[in-house]
Amino acid sequence: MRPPRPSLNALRAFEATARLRSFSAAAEELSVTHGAISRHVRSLEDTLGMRLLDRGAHATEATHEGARLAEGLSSAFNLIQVSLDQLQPGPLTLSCSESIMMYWLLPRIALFRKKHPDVELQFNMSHGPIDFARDKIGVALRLSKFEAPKDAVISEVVDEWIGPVCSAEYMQSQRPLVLSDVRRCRLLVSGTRPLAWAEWQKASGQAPGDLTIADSFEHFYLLIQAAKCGLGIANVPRMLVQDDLSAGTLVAPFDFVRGPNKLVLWSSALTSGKPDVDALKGWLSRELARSEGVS
Amino acid sequence: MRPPRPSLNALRAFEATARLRSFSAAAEELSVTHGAISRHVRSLEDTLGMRLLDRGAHATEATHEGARLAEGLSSAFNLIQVSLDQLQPGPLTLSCSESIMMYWLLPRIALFRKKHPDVELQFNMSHGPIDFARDKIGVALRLSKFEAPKDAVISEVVDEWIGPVCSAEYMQSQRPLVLSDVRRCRLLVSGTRPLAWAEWQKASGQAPGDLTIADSFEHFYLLIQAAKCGLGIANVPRMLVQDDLSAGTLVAPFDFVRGPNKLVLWSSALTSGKPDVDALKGWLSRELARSEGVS
DNA sequence: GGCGCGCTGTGATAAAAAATCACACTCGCC
DNA sequence: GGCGAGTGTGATTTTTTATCACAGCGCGCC
Repeated sequence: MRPPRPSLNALRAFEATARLRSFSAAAEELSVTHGAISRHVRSLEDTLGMRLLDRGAHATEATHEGARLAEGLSSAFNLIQVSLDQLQPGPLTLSCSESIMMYWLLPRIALFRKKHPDVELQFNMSHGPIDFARDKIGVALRLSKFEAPKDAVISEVVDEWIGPVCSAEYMQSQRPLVLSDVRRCRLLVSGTRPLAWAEWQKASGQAPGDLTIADSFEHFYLLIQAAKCGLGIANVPRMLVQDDLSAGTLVAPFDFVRGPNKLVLWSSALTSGKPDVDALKGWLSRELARSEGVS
Repeated sequence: MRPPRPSLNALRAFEATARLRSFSAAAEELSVTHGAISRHVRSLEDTLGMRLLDRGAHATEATHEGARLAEGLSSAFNLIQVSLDQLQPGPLTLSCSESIMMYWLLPRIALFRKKHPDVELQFNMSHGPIDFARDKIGVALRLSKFEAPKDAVISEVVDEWIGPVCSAEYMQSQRPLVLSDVRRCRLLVSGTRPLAWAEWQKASGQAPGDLTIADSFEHFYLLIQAAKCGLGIANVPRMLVQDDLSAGTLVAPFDFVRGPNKLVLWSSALTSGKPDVDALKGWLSRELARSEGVS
């Protein structure tokens, strides 16, 4: 090996020192004395033949070279830590939006628990971008408009079907039988998707008409609740209301159309192969396909 | 720290063993005896409380957990190695296509050498995707249609301007004065961009007409040479022919239009901050902007 | 200005880790 | 059944690493 191979412990000592800007702090982090750190960094500098740290009496700063090295080392040691962490058996965390959690996942999760009683499953409710390592998330369900983290594995992509739903009573009273009838109705939306009606118009091939929104609710679950109570007609993803449609508490006068969004199942590349992760991924894939895969 | 922190040397020993599927091979790679490796791996397995390797008499294979861990560790140790490598002062390699090298970079590079005489610059001629670490490339010039490696920093993006060029004599003999006149000419293309004429038609707002290609050359440099020799009219990026246009050895009867491609300047995130890399990036950025930034 | 405080450097020494050597074992294969 | 390549392990040596204790240094503060 052309450039001599420095000791890994020396590299770790240097990385901590550069990151914490202090020998003493690094010493504490690594549970050794400052002297040990000092020697490590010195040995590393000797091996590489260059100064890596600018020592001041009250401040220690990395040199240009040191900073570049430290950056790479930080990523590397962090990756090592993450690789080790994911080995430890721990609860498996599934992340999805509140609405999906409430209307799709919770009604189905008992089936998964019955099928895999030994998988310790936790939930994380959020819908934005994700960091598998930081948030200790194993599997996540997201809209495809969010960019996948670089270490994500995509297990499943399904189209999201959307359409108007209302209570059977509201349907009776308003009788929206053709598409243009919705103008007469009280249109409800969720604040998380203010353009739901416009997207639906476009997706179902209607001319973009000016629809007046009667009420906006903070979340889908309030929106759906409102629709169930007969407050108006809501435009929602089908997967959130399938159970209500089966139960008859909601009706879908115009059926559903393929919306502009897709739902994606991500998991961390590092955890793929873990039996519990694979079990959850497989189950979610099947359930998603069953719910949304066919019209 | 909840999960005990295993020794880095043990991790490295395990990584090598899993990768090489052999204690002895790992021992050789790390220049120690197989006994040392054996102890390291054993200690790691004890620390983590799980088996990482399936030992056979004539084959050693990682377990599921071991394979997952080894994968992460390999990336991490590789990153460490790369971080160390890029510290060593070495020649800086710039990668670009043969054509850009020949017609744009070579005529200009003397200016850079004069400005930064101490930068040891090498060239790599290729135009596809890139791996900064593997190919030891510091800076690369690429068409934006290629995906950037994950560790790339994008320093500059410029539009590529394209248009027909021919020799002054050919221009005299054929007089292509309006756009549709090109049909009468011998149209030349490069095999690396067979659709150059169609792209140009689209970019300059013409109706897509059926243009018959008279000759196809393997590379842009043969193509340009052919145009200079009066063999026909070639459709090329402006940056490749600027010097010929200035010298009068080529003329551009219809000027140039913004083509569908962009030219991107990439560099490895790990080397950003190195004085020589920054000098080259800055110089290339300025030259690119000067060549292609304005009409 | 001198003094204390927080931080880093270093020699001597102790402790721990790691490597080696040598031999034992295992298993597939001829 | 024995050979050979690959691995496990006890005893020992070698090397690395950490500690302790003290020295030096620079800045701020009284």
